[in-house]
Amino acid sequence: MERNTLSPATTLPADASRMSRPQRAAAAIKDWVVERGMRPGDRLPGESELMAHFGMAKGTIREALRVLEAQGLIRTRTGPGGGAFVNEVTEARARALLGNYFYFNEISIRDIYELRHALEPLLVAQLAGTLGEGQLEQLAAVMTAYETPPETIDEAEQHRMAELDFHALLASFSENALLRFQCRFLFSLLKELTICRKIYRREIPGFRKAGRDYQSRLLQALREGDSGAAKAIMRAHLNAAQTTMEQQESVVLRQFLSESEER
Amino acid sequence: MERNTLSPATTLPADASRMSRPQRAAAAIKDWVVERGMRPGDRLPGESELMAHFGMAKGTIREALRVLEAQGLIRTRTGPGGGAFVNEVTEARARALLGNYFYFNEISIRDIYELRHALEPLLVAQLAGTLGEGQLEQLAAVMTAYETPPETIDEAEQHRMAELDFHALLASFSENALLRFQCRFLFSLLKELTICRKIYRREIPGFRKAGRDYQSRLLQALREGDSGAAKAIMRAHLNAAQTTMEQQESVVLRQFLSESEER
DNA sequence: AGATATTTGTTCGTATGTATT
DNA sequence: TAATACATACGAACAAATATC
Repeated sequence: MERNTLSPATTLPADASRMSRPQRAAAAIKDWVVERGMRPGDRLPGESELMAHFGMAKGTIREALRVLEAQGLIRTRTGPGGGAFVNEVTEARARALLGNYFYFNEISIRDIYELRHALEPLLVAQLAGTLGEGQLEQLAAVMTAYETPPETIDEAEQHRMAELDFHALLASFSENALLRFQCRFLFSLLKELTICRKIYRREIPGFRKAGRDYQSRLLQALREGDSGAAKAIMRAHLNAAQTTMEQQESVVLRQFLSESEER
Repeated sequence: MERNTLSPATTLPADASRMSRPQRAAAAIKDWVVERGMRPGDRLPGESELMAHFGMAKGTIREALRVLEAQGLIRTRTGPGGGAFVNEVTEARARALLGNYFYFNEISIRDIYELRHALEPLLVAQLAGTLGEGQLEQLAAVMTAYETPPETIDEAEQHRMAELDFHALLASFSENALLRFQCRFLFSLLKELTICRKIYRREIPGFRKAGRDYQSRLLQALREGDSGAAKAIMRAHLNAAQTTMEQQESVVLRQFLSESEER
């Protein structure tokens, strides 16, 4: 059974005419690797061989390899037996690269929660009844991180991060790689967006406890294989969280505006 | 109002210790750009200045710039007034980079349609009543590409691509950048996955006409601002399409298996 | 149209670092 | 410890592209 699901050439823009030489070289090496059906861990030819094969100087080849490295497609090691090796793109790197795109595309809390509403109820409905005891325990273990009320702002922030970890862990259990990634990307946004970071450092009475309650009930439904209940609990949880987050968002924005006026 | 929604440093792995020099340089340049709040179009210092500033040789700096170029964050021009310029990451590049991740994570037609079911009904429900006449006309224009039955296999394939373009165009009208991207990424997968490409080159009686009917009714609902109807039509459309695609998938796979046995 | 200045792009030679044997 | 095989880094020179006059 063939494992390469994507066609080779189409993975990059490929407007060959106005690409710089190193970029072309990177594309060429990539295609060369794909054609050969090389798998993660396989070693690419050394720099000198690549120079000979593609008729380009060392510097150009090196720049090409760096391009592939930046995309997460290869890693290189020095020393004997070293060289460039095919590398499986990690989820973390994929998230980071995609994050660059949204650096320029303003997104709001509402945008994120719209997606959460669309994806997470589906996620838990699928997961209900399929999780092993070990997985359920992992989820419970994450929840212990915010068992007790936070005593400092820093601790409160950590709790919020751990709550997101709970959702991210849940998503990682999905069989659907697309669903898994898209959910987990949303959580990385919720962790990194500056507006969110500001919100996490505010007191929100009752929020932590309510979240834990939802998650406990969710675990119960997942254990019992009750898809409908899991979906309903998740929906309610998201509604509550979204309301709080959007309220806090407006508070933070007002704060920011009044601070601006003070100058 | 601040425009940078993501925190600077967190956008790349940043395990500085075991990063290569050019990678560190790339990260440093990136942070330097972010700190300065530089916007797309702004010019970075020339290579020689960067060499001086970061105390690295030309080759190293160039490799760093290539890394940033590969991520779509800069573009470079030669000649006087040339140099490296901050660049807005295009959606196409973001899709391509994310595609690399899924090159190693097998995804099925079912996976994709699960996401479509979650996202596209939401999309059209939001869009209902918000589209201008120009946008509705654009959608209708795409539909003319598969107005008449295809006469060759190539033409049939083109029709399928145009149908996907219809959905992609629809998604591009969403105000939600996340929803927009996630939908359009799914369509790029449907265009590029080898299994899909094989399916598109098969005769599927009635499929084209059924698709057009759905889309016509969808346009009507969108024009009338009937969210419920738009959602329902999209759901029905997706159900039908998914059934067909999965049927064809099993046919293609059986074909592939029997071809393997012949050897 | 053509000369020129500026800036990136490419190459080569050499030296250094690093991990294996 | 030493030899090796390989990537890594540097510096200088040259080539190509492109704006401006």
